[in-house]
Amino acid sequence: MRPHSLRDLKKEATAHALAKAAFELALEKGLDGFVVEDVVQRAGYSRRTFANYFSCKEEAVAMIAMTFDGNVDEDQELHIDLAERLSPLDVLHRWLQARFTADLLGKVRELFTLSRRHPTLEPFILSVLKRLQAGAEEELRRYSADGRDIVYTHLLAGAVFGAVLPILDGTLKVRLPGDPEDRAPDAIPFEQHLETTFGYLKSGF
Amino acid sequence: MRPHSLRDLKKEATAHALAKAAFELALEKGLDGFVVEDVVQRAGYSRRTFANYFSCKEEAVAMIAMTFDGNVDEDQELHIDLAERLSPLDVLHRWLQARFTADLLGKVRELFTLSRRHPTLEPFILSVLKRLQAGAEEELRRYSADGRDIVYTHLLAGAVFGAVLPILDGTLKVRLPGDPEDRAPDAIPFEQHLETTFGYLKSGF
DNA sequence: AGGCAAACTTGCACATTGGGCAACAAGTAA
DNA sequence: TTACTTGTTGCCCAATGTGCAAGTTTGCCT
Repeated sequence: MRPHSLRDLKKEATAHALAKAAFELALEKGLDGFVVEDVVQRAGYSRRTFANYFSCKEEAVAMIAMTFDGNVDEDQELHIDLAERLSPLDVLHRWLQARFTADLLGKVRELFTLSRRHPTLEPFILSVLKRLQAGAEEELRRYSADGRDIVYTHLLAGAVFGAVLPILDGTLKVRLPGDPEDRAPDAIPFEQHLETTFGYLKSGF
Repeated sequence: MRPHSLRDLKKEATAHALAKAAFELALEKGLDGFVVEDVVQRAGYSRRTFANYFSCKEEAVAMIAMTFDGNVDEDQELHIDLAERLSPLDVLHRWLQARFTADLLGKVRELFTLSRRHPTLEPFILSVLKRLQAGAEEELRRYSADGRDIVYTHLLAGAVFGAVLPILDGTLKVRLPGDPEDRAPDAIPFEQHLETTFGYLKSGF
């Protein structure tokens, strides 16, 4: 998607490097166990550059959920056959299936765990989720017949991604020592959770 | 809701006073036209106390959407007749109707406008929305027959509140000078937007 | 009522942070 | 190549976040 000039690639690379370093440090030392200086040293950039990309540690840490692991430049296209004439709902379903790989789910689990101890992280996690939603919407518009009904698409994406957080809660069941045991059933696989959720969305709650 | 001891009331009052001062200053001078010191001077507290309640200006500004105007202590109860046996969906519908008064919508409009110029505000707006969602869920559980199916409630609330943001977009149509004109229809009243949205949620997208 | 315990507020100190500015370097287009 | 745009960095300083300890208010129990 998007321009993807060499310049943009390098920008993505630096952002990814910084986010990765921040995320790793957060896992190793905890959110307040390191400072921005540590991040930029690990990533090989200056403190000033960090500020050009992120407004604070938290934002960088959360951003890890938006970046891909290995080859950064590999386009994560959906590759849906237009002839299938999928409904917008099904497109989003596939989009979520494709994006939320085991790798991403792992990262999200770490993020959620961190977020429990450090509530300041939560707003930025939500913000990242919203960016994912925006990306999905953009892609969805590419598969929809015509550009009309942007409002419907927008609404649909909102409802779907609003459900993603509860789905992740149910999938990951992040728990800290000292948390109360609940009587709810155990963690449910993401795929299965998606199934039932899209069932509700398709035929009504 | 909740304890509401005298202590809690005072805490809410200080939080509200600080948030209000921050919000007003943001409207008057823009998000970066004032500092925390200005906020606490207006509200009559110390800088240290501000830090006890909020982690940054942005958080305080966004928080205004959670507080009520006049009488802070007036409980914003829903007052739903249990005999009505409303579906969870309808309870949330009423909850949104009751909470999103013209006053709140006005505040939200200002917040969205600020957020356009200062993206750092966005994560905290999302965070506030999630708090509202948590409150609604809590209240919903009070009206639901039994405590089971917490997962369903959680999922439902997620989908509903996920749709709230697009609804607000459609309702408020926040625009800055220099924004591109779009060909989408004009702003739609909140009530009406809710109607159609809950229609989708009830009978499927 | 009296008094103890819990917890909110504040000042202080200090490391950390954000961001304007200007110089330099790297990518882009002609 | 040359000119232009844009990312990176250092410098600098106002602003911020937070632990700690003292002072004050609230809650609760006898």
